[in-house]
Amino acid sequence: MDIAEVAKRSGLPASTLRYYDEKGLITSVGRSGLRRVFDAGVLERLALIALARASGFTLDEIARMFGADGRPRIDRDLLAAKANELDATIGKLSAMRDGLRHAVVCPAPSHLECPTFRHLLARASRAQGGTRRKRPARTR
Amino acid sequence: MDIAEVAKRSGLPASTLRYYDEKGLITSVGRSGLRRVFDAGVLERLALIALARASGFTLDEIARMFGADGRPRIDRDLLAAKANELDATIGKLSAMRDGLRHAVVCPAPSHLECPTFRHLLARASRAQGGTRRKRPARTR
DNA sequence: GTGCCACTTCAAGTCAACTTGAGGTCAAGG
DNA sequence: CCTTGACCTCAAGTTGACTTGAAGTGGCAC
Repeated sequence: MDIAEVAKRSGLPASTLRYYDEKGLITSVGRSGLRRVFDAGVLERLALIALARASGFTLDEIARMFGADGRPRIDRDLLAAKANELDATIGKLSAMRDGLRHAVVCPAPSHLECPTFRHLLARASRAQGGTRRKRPARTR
Repeated sequence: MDIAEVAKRSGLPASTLRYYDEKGLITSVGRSGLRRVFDAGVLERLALIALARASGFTLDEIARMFGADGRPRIDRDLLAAKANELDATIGKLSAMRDGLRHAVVCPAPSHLECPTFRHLLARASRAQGGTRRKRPARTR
């Protein structure tokens, strides 16, 4: 497969694939002239990368997850920590969602005057701990 | 209150408050010499901003939510849309979390060989739609 | 064999949300 | 009254994840 094929199949632009290659996130099996040649495994790898990204890992963290052998070498403690982080984030976002849903139907002229909304605001402010710099995938 | 007081009470650095002021997200009630003077309402406003940010709104979107009168003018359709977006994100993150939790206990040498993990990968890849550029608050 | 154009590299640009630094002002405590 | 230092402005820098553009190369259809 050339880069265009991988781009088409993965949905990622070629520029991103080159960038990932440069970062060591993916590897081409060789070159045909200048051109990168990939094997099908790269698609699974890209899926794994997408998954990790969506879970809030940075590209650097993901790169570190692939050992020198190229196979995923997964740090269980790190994963568990990320899972807990995700749990916290999920809880927070759920509160947000409920708050938004309430705001949609709330008749108060300003939401600042609505007790439910003020309660949410307080709850959200209290839920400070746990989440740190999560950057969720931009699906495009 | 001067900016240092607001900073202390809100937990945001003064530079951020100046930046928000510049962006029109908050307003000072006046100046004492060069110095901004804020009233207590700014704290509630900041809480609202934090909430909106954590829900995935950009600062520009948030700015647009405050009408010319300075009170929140909330677009219910937009809120409902954001709530749905949050729902999708929550679903995705839940899948991620489950996957991570599984990976922690999974005995397979490489997760790519684990059926459960591969299933998750497939599920995550399928769940493409819905989330777009969400940037969740950096709590600090 | 030869020309086209998809591929290549490398440097620089973009975006959001800030932070940092230089150089300046002025309210308040002594 | 005078110093101090927190505050000010404005420009430029930072970070992460890319994208874009210029200039070059070479695989493949003809």
